[in-house]
Amino acid sequence: MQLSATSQYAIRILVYMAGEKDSQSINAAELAETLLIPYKFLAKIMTSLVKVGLVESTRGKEGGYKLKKKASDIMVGDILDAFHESIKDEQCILGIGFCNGLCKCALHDQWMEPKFLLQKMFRESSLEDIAGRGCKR
Amino acid sequence: MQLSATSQYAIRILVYMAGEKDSQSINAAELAETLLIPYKFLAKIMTSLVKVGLVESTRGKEGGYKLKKKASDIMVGDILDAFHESIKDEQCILGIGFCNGLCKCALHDQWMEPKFLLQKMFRESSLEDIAGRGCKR
DNA sequence: TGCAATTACTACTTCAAGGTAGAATTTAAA
DNA sequence: TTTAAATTCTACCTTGAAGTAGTAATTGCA
Repeated sequence: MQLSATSQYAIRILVYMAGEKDSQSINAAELAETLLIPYKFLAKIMTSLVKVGLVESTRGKEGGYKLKKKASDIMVGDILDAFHESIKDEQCILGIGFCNGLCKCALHDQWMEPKFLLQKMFRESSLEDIAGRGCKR
Repeated sequence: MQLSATSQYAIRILVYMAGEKDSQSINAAELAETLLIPYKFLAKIMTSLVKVGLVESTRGKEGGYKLKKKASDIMVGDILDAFHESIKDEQCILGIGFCNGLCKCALHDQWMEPKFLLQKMFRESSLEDIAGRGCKR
């Protein structure tokens, strides 16, 4: 019951970028070193974030990455979406395909409330909201 | 953000067993067929459940499995514990080792409430509570 | 006793996630 | 124009979860 390493890394990366001075780009090597994420793996994640439109990149000397939107406009849920890991309404906690009001799994009712709060957390937490908290990791 | 297939199967198996007539043992082949779980994989899971003391087995002809405790005394959390997948208080949603009150991750505060509800759901749902709901899957 | 039915054990295969390596491409600046 | 610094692409390796196969051990019953 946890997020994939990829999603965890992606969130930490974007939170860190949101905490930096605006419109200043940062490169993969620096991110990897600061956040203690394997460089090559981070580079792969960054490419995904660029493709999905959360980050923009410039190649070559003096290149790097920048957020493509305001930190207040990027939600944690958007990041999870990029890796198909956000929680859908129809997600069944016991992995049953056809778990809905009609034919539901044994934990269906109990799962409703925690699921709703998880969705709410992901949907309503923007990078701006959460950057600057904690220890910049 | 979901339970492992192993845990999902284990919960469904025990819920089904709790819904059957008491003190009547059921065998692996029947469970696998009813619950649409690969037989050999189910057998492996059953062995784990026996080892951890949630189920008792008898081998040989007329053998099979029975719950080792009353359905009201087996919590979903106990099952997750068996596969080291229950949610610990110190579990950080961003996977940071040292995420606590002193040095916390960006989502630490937002994660508290959904985490608490998940723990509560697992801790307080007994097999008796949830068996008989839904469609016996 | 012998047989059939059952769980338990050991070892293997498959698949996806996590992670690595190296070369190609792009760009700014000397 | 050359070079160095950066991203991007392709391909691979590693690890753990999911799933399979075969055999050994156990047990009730004819």
